[in-house]
Amino acid sequence: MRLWSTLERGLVELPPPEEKKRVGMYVCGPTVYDLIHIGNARPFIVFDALRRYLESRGYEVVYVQNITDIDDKIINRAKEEGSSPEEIAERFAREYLEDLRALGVKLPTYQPRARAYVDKMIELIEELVAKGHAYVAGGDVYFSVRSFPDYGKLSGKSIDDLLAGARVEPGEGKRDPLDFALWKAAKPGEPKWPSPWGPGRPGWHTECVVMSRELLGETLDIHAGGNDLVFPHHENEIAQAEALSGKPFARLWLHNGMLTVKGEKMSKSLGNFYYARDIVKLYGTEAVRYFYLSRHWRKPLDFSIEALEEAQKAVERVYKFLTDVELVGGEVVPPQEFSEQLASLRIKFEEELENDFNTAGALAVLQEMVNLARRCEATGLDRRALLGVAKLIRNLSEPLGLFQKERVPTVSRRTEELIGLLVELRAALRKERNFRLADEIRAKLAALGVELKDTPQGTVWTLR
RNA sequence: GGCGGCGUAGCCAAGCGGUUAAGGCGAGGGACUGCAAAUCCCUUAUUCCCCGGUUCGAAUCCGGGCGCCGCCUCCA
Repeated sequence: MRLWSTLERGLVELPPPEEKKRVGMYVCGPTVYDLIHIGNARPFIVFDALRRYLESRGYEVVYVQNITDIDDKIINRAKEEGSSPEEIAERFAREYLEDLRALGVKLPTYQPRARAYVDKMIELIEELVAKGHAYVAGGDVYFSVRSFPDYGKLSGKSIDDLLAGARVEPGEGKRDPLDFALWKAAKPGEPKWPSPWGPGRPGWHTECVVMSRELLGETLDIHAGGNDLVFPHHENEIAQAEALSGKPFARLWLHNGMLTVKGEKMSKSLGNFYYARDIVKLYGTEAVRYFYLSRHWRKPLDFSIEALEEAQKAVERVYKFLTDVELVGGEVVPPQEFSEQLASLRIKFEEELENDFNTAGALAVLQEMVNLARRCEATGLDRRALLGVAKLIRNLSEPLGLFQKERVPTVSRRTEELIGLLVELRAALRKERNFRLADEIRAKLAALGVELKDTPQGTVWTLR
């Protein structure tokens, strides 16, 4: 499998599972100061799908996603609400897990929280100081970017360019304006931990380094997140991790494109956001997932009501096919020509995902499978011969978190008989050409969520 | 200003040197139907923002424009 890595600015081959079975994957998680918005959800869904695809290919993925529970925004929110930072973090961490469930995301192998790793962070900072990559200024500790010659390699920036851009204010005690805080001395009323430099708290860029090292080792196979994290966050992580280990921090750097609204990045500060849970409630988990996966993960994706509705219809189309086919019992072996066409689509599907995880292309192939089946059915192929297509579609889309719902109507035996009775009654009315009453029955059943379809084989009904 | 990305039909969107330029939504016409619904068939990009170049061959590579976006400050 080939994936586009930010560091190489090109496709990088992932060693096949036969060669390297275990994959350590780290995806930047949320800061728990508020509910996540639908833009935050993009990497969670995309990289969840990637993880599950890798697992389906035979990899053993250790998937780590941090929860940032030490942060200015949490402190501010606590002040606003007259609550404590711990309470805010705890509450929104819980809400976050709720949202992951709603988004159909498989739970990460580990979800480390920064608070649990402060000791380890202090150790790491001490090491950086000892090696001359960091220095103490007052109660703060800064990383010295000049001490790390590769600084800027991920984002393609040079220290001098960054300085030339010069909106960088030299901070108090910083030797170089670009140096970043590893440890911040506590201000009154802020959460604090004891340290060799006095009470304070760790800077944001350190937690991912420490937690990923603890759980996945010095070199990650995959490090992923939104492309707004490339600089400075991931750049600063590389500086810390590689200054210490001398080894590459991650083999592959994956950065998803932003979710936009009318072309502008969705963000809390612009106010152009929707909470993820509200959108899921409105359109359903699978429409949301389909929406994300129908656009290549690195490209920007524009959010709109129309786009969600479209995704919903596309999902519905596949489900309609699945239920149509699965309602008929008994599998029949399809003609060879059909099987061959299906097999070539299957290969195409796999090629799409192998090639930079092109889920958009892969979903199109799924739709093509539906088209192929429908077309053959219309030209006389036994519907029972299509059961294999339904199975294949369900199978292939499992890693994507799509098309796994069983849509077998769950009604009681008695309800089934009652509906059957009405259908019979209506058939009799139609025979007498009493269409007014027949249509009324159909309309009233539809209002109750029972849809009737008159096919050449008779009337069938489905529940909505 | 520096770095990165994007511009393909009415809309969304694949495409990574040779394909009839995927797929979805929408629209129009037809088949089926008592009418619907569903489904199927046909039509909807001779052309990929513009201009040059490389090549037997370019949406795809190179150069130059134009337009949009992201990062350079917390941000998925």
